[in-house]
Amino acid sequence: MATSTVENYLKHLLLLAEDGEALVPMGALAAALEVVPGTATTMVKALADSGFVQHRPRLGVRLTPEGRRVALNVLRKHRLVETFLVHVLKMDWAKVHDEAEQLEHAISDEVLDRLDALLGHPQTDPHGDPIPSRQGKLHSQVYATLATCTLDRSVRIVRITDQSAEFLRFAEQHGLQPGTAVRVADRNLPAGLLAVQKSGKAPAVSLSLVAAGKILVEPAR
Amino acid sequence: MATSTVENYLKHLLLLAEDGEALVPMGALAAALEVVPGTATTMVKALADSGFVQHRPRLGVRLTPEGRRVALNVLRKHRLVETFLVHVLKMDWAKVHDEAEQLEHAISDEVLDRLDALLGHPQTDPHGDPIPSRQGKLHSQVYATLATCTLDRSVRIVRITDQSAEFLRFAEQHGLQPGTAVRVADRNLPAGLLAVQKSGKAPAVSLSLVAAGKILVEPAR
DNA sequence: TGATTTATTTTGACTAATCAAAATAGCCGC
DNA sequence: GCGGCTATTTTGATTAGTCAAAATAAATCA
Ligand SMILES: [Mn+2]
Ligand SMILES: [Mn+2]
Ligand SMILES: [Mn+2]
Ligand SMILES: [Mn+2]
Repeated sequence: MATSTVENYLKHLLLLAEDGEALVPMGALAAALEVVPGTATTMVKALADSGFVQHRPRLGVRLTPEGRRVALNVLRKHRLVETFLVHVLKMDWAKVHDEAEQLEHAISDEVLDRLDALLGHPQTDPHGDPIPSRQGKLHSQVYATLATCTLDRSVRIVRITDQSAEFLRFAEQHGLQPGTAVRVADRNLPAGLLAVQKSGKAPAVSLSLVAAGKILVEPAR
Repeated sequence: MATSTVENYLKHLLLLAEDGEALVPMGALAAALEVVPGTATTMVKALADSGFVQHRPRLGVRLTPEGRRVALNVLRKHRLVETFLVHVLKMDWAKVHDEAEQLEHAISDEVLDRLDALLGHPQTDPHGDPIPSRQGKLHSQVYATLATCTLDRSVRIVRITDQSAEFLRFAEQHGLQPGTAVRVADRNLPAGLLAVQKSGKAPAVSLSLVAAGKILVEPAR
C-alpha cells in the first residue's frame, strides 16, 4: 500500500500538472509539499523506482499512468470527504480542506463508494472543484474568471480556486459561492480593482484583480 | 500531537487494563499490538518519557491520567466511527472495526462532536461496546453471558465482545445481535455446548461455551 | 567565452518505529 | 540454594521520511 506521504506526493503532482503531460519542476513540487528540495528529489527517485512517476533529472517529474490512477483516487477521496463534511456534518467550508487532507488517506474504497452514494454522486465539491469519477475521469473545464468575464453580463460562480481558509471565509462573507449569480459592474484596470454586483440591491463587493482571478464563472443561463 | 502509533499503544493499554489500576504485562501489550516484545519495551519507555504511561520494569505498564485521557478520546472516535459506518453508511458490522482502526487517528475533535450529534449521542456502538463520553466517562457494566446466565430465562443480548469478522458474521447469521431477546434452552457442561432459543419458532442455535462467553446479556425487562 | 546566479542533486545526519537475536532478571522446582 | 524456564530488556540493524549544507549542472549575463 502507498503510504500517506506517497499519496500526498502523487496528489500534488496531479494538481500541479493538470493536463498530465507537463513536467513539474522539483522546486514546485517541494514547495507544494512544504519540504526542502533535497527531500523531494530523494522521494521522487523512490517513487520512480515504484513506477509511480517518471523522473527527468534536472528537468522535472511527471506521473505515470499508474501514478495518475492512484492520485485520482486520492483526489476523489479528498473532494468527496469535503462534500460530506459540508453537506452532512454542516462544517465550515473554510475548515474542511485540512480535515480532508488527513481523511483522504484513512478511508477505504468501500467507504468512498458509500459516501458517494449517500451524497448522490456529486460532480463537484463545495468549492466547485470537480470530483474525479470512480473510473478516473476528471473533467476540469476551462472557465472565465471574475477578472476576465464580460463586463455587466450576468454570470454564475462555479468554482473558487483558492483553498486557503482566509480567502474562503472572505468569499462566504460576501456571498461569493458556487451557484451565486453576479455581474461585474465595473473594472478599473490601472487600479487593479473591480466591483461585483450581486442580484438584488446588496452593496457591490470590491475585489482586487488577483482575488477576482480565483473565482471562476460561467455565463448565467 | 500523538502519532497514530502512540494512540494505538494508549488505546490498547486502556482496553487491556479496564479498571485502570492494573499493570499490563509487556507481553500482553506486545501481543495486542502485534509487535515483538522488544519493540513494546522500547516504545513504552518513550511513552513514559512523554508522561503517557508509568513503566514498572519487569512488572508492567499502566496509563497515567493524561495517557488515559488521550486513550479515551481515541476509543470514543473508534466507536463513534463504527456507529456511523453501520447506521449511516449501512456497512457490514463485521468490517467496520478495521475501518475504524484507521479513521480513529484521522478525524478531528470537531468532526467527532458533529458525528456524535448526527448519530444522536449514542451510548454504545453497533457491537454494544460502550462509547466514552466527551468528558471521558466510560461506564462498562458487568454483565452475565450466555455461558453464565440463568437457564430458560429470557435475556436480552447487550454486547458482543469479540471484534473478529468471523465471529461477528456468525453472530449476525443467527440473529445474535445487541437488542435481541433469547433464552438458553439447554446447557451441557461436559460437552461444553449450549442451545440458544430465539423467541418465535426459529430452530435453536448451538454454541460452544467459549463462544457463548463472548455474548453479554441482561435480564429481559 | 567565461563568470555568476539559480535550481537541483548529493551527502551526512537525525527521528520514529520496527525486528532478530543476545543478555538478563525473576521465579519455580527440587 | 542452585539450575533452568520464561518474560523482559538490551543491542545492533533496518526502513521511511526528513533537514542542513555542500556539490554540481544548467541557464543567464557580461
Ligand atoms: Mn493528505
Ligand atoms: Mn475543495
Ligand atoms: Mn488504530
Ligand atoms: Mn466495536
